Amino acid sequence: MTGLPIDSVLPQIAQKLVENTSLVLQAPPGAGKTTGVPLHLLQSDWLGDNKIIMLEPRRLAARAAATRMAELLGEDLGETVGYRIRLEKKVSARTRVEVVTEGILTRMLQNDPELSGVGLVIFDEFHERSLQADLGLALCLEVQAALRDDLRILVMSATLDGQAVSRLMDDAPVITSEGRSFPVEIKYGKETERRNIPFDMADKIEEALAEEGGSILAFLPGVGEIKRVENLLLSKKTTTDIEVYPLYGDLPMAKQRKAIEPVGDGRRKVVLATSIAETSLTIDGIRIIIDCGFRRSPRFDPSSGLTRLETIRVSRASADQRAGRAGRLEPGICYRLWPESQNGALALQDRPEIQEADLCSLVLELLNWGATGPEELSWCTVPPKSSWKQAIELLRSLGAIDQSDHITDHGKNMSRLPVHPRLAHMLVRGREENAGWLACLIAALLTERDILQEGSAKTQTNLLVRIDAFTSKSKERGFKFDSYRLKQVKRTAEQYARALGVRPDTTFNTEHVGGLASLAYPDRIGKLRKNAVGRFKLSGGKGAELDELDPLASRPYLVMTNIGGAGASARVYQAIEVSESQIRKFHAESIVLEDRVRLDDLKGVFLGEEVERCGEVILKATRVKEPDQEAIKQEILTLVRGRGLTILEPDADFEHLCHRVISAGALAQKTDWLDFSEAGLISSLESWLLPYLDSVTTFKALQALDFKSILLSFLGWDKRQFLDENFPSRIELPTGNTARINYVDPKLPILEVRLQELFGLSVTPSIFGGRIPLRLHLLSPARRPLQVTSDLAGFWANTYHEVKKDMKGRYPRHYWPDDPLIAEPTSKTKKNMNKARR
DNA sequence: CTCTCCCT
Repeated sequence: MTGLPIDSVLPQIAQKLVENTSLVLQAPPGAGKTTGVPLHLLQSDWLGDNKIIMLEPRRLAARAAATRMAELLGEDLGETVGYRIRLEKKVSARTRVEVVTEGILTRMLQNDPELSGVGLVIFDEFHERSLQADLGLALCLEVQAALRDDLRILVMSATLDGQAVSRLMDDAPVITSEGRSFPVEIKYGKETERRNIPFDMADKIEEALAEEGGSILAFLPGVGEIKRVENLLLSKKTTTDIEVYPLYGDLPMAKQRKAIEPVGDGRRKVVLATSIAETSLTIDGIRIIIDCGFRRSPRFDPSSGLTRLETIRVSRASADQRAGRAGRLEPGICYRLWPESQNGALALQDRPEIQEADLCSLVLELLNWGATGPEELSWCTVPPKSSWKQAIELLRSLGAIDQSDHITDHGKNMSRLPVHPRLAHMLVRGREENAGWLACLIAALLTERDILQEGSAKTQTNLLVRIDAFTSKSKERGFKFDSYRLKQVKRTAEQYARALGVRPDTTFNTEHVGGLASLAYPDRIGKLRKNAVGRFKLSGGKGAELDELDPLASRPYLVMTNIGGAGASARVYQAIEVSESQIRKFHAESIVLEDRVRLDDLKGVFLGEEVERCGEVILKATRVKEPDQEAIKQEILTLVRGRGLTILEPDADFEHLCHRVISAGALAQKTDWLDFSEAGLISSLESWLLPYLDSVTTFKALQALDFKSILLSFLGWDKRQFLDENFPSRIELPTGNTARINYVDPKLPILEVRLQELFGLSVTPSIFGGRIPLRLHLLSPARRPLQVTSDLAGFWANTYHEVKKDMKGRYPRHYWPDDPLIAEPTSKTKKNMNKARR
């Protein structure tokens, strides 16, 4: 272990930790910190008989770090150095350095908040800012402050954000180390306009193959782009003697392995990868990196409770990490598809996961820990309020917390299981229903990667097909499963079964799958909409859609086990049929019976119904003869709130009045005014609309109401008086005609008028006692726009003479006087003007 | 037009 950059700072690290219980180490890749630091600190006096725990963000990294350290000591794994990751551990009573994945630490803390026997916790790769690492650090700081003032915490980070972490840890000292890697030459794209990622990437790969020797690793955002680049490369003549390998997480294991292995007989390799190759995998023999500059990233939307994927720009840190992959063994080269001038537009760091992710598990962990809110702990980044609130609501609906947000016994049972709280709820309830093993299988299938192989059925959304892989039925159907993943799912299910205390079972009843899944997703029970194949209304209130040709698309009830997408209607990626009786059985306490009124869209009549519903899903509706008028009135308000004022089909007068009132409020700067914007009127529906609904029983009658008059009386006499005097609806023109003032722009009332009608008028027409001049849109006799001005006198003096020349040619029968100020205003032709005089 | 990790 000689000659690593970290060696020169190791004594300093050890010495600082004698007096300080917290320390930050900044060391770039190649410094040797992951193996050097724990082994060196093992000799510290303060450690005594206690252990060192080191956190790694990935299982692969944990196993590798432990293996290297054991090698350096000349020992086997599990002696002085061991590791613990999910489903696998190599530790013994002698073990002094335990490398664990981040989630394991949370588990350790929940079991023993004092972390007995642990002297030092090291957070490796903290710059990645995973949710688990942020949570782990917050909890460790709490332990240090409240229970264990001798516990030492060392945060190791590759990038220069150490100061922020240091402040969080009571201004802990920061030690910086050099790194070591081979130089990587960066080549930027040209400033010229680019087309799209796949085209640009294929061109750049061709260019790099011609310019440079060695194999290429190209970073693309996702599977779609990878497939397109692959096709483009195959169609190019210059790229025939290379091997192209896609590489992404959903690729079957065998194919992933092929992409990572070296190619034989000196052929060149082009690997098209997602960000999986940024940290998780190392590919043999790469000299050239090509970075498209984008990645796909999950983003949790607390309002829908869904996570959707976004294609976003990479951060500077991530681009540097990608480039660094070219300089692992020899000097390398990195082509970036963006011009250097755009570097400033990239964020320095990626947003920490805690800001982007579903916080349900984290919140349950903290409530179980005894915290009642996020403010009770010290965070690197405070969890967003909206995600916290959504998590609390979901946990309440799963019965994990009570009405006062305290964890229940059920919640405690849930938090012991190593799964998302949704699935934990399903497991615990499944066990109560004697379907524990089936619940474990479902949870494992929903947690691990899809076992169904691509191509065996183009888009197979049915969860039951996956369940059948574990029964004798699988052979009959001809679906192909990835055997590695199948094994993985089985191991995971067995882990859950151990944690739950149930036995694997071969005789489970697959009819219960839908019901069990509905426990995990009580907000995603979907009911098929009437006359709409593939479109479902979800119990949580949103909509969801399946391909019309999907066999599930016409089933009456589904549980959506995987949905994504934004907006009102989500895309269903995986679902399972559920029967009405299963919904009734598993959701008895949330099914309500109520009287309500519904608008029959076809007949336009309000009908009374007695309704049995589970969330927003109607299980049963029975007609009631005489609907209650109060209920009709409330239903009308609900309709308008949901669909907006447009369902009232308001006429132009109504809209004009609204604009006029808004404009008057803005221009006269009234403080005691009424809000006539759509949002404002919707929030005051009770005041202005409700009093007129006493005899409305049909939709037609509703639309026939005179909304303009209704709004005028809502406005009241004083305000209406002020409005008419200062912001009139129409204005009189010199001809004696009147013209409507356009108030659409609240700050700028407009008068559209034919130029000739203003002859003789020297002052710009105005409102509000002359304080607001109207913006004039002057029109030709055929009402074509000629000129826009707020200064009529200036127009007559200057522009008019040019306009006149043009107009005389085009409208010879009209009157175009040389001096418009003394001319007679008119809306007519010359002939008709004379007629009128006689 | 589905990223990628992770949980006694």
